[in-house]
Amino acid sequence: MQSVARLAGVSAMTVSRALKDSSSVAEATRDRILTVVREVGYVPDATARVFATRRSGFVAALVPSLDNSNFADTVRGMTERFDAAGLQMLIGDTEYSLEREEELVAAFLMRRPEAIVLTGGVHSDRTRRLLESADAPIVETWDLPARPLGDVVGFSNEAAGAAMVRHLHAVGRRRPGFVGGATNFDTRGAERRAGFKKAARALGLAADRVVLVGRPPVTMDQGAEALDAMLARWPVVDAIACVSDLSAFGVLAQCQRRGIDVPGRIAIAGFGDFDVARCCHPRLTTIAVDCAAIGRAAADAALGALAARKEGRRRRSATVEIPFRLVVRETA
Amino acid sequence: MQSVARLAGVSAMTVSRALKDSSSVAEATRDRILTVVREVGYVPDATARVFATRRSGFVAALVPSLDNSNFADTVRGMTERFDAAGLQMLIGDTEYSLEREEELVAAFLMRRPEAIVLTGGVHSDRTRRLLESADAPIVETWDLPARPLGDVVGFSNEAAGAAMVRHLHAVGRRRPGFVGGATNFDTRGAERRAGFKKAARALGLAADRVVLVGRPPVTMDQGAEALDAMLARWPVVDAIACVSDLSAFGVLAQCQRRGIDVPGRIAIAGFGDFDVARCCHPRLTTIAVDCAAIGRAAADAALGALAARKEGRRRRSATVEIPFRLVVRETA
DNA sequence: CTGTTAGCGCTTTCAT
DNA sequence: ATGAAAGCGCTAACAG
Repeated sequence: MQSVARLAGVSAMTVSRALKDSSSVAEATRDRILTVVREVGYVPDATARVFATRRSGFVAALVPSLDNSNFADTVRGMTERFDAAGLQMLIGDTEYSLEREEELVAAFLMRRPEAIVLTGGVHSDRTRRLLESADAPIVETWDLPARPLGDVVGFSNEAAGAAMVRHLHAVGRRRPGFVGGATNFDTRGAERRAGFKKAARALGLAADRVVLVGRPPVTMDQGAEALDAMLARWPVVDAIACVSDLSAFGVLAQCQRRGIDVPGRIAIAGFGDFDVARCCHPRLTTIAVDCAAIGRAAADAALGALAARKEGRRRRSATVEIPFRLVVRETA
Repeated sequence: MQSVARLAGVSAMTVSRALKDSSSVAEATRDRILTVVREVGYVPDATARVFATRRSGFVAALVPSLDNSNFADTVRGMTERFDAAGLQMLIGDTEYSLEREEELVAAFLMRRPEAIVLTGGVHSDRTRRLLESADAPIVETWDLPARPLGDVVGFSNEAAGAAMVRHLHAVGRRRPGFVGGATNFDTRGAERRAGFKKAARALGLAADRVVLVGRPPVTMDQGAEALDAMLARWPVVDAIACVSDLSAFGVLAQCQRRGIDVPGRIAIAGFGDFDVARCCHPRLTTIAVDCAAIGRAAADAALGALAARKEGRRRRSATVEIPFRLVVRETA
């Protein structure tokens, strides 16, 4: 910046102002400066700006997986809003692991993010401590945590799980099973399973037909294997609710391979309204959530907290519930 | 850091050393310092460190889409290596757009990344200029660019497209079509299409049966629509090569809906070896690439360039070719 | 093994 | 409308 200033025959301060905004730099001066900037290919150093302004321009966002269109959509929704606010996102992939989440939080905190968006409401103790002392607005998404750390944008995964069984029951199924991943990782999936069991019991149905295939994310192939395991153990099963559309599709494909009629013999319900659910034949019944809306609302909450802070306003953190909806298609 | 130093009864420099490495701090002193650090919950400020060391600790990585398991795997491969090297990734999603790539490059450059990994070898002029003056090692992936900006880790998408037709020809198909996205966005997809046409002509087959469905990423649903368009215009088509497994799956599902036998009446080949290709019924013939290996090799190239630079060694940029392979399954 | 000094590139603040 | 001085939190380089 000094050298740009020298070439333009002004002080560094004037260059800084010319670059930053329109205010208070003579037009001729500004033009001269911008010409020099272009000529020498000067790119301002964001680090120095961070340092001087004590504002990092970063927002940290953690998702369980990037390779999942649900979370990818949420990230896209956030990007839309944070981009417009001039904030850059630091995106981290926790791989459905609380330990990895802790590592990432610790690493990101050093970059002094202005806000932090997390997926889920369950975190390690150290993560909670780090976050609490971080002095940045926090938003938890995709869940309705018992002890929120700040704002919340999500929905009840338990209710979603319950909605699945109730629908299967409504279309006449009396022996539903559930396919999901190992507990202690995907807590949202575990809550959907809990919702399934609770609602099944409430309807007077057996709630023990559960196949757990290992640690999340549960793949399509694992869904296929789960069907075999399910039928080997409980041949009477007449409906299968799955932790996601991916495993649901695996169940469907395996039924087709085995010549099992869907939904005649077995009904299938998934979660997430993934592309594959909309496109496969027969099309999957599923639960749809507006994932991008979760991202946008999470960003808006963070931005709101930041704005309140800047104006010295007090602001209570809030919970925004994003409704899910059952999409009845051809498999159940 | 000053306050930690005060509480531990040492100077800031000693705290810095204790935090950074084992070297040259008395064990008792270090223990005392680390205790204080833990007690007050001190988190070092990475920005100040960047500023003082003139090393950002960032690596920029740009991919066309995060919600695509091929690129997600490449990102995972990179993360593995960069993490181990203590570098944090700034991940950007170009949405298959060269303009968006340019914006992201400009924004990331302000953070002074130590290396930059791009997808593809086609960039806007300004992007090329920005990159060339950036003074950071550059790696281009997923392609074999005509004018590389630095190291390259990829494969020939044209050859992959050609391999698809040749296989369809080998299994007796003489009237193949191609389904892809609009040109000028996904240049890799466009190259696969070019390879398809060239190889078709070389085999004496018609090369004009191409359905373009719009801008990438091409979805499963668009694949389904493309089948209808293809058969409406060229009812004789007996095989369809697709720009990716997602569109290929859409074609397959639509065939099933229309009662068209696959592969009896129509053979299908995809690209990418996505989960859905492995799991669907019948399983998709496709082209597999070790995407995580691309990511690891790209990171290794960047790290190699960085190491050479540090030691003042000269180093010629290199091209690493990651082989693709045809995976013959049930649809072709 | 530990401390001191200087300075990274920019912006804030105050002065002109 | 522009400039000068100070300083953001840390570490390189040197001294002891």
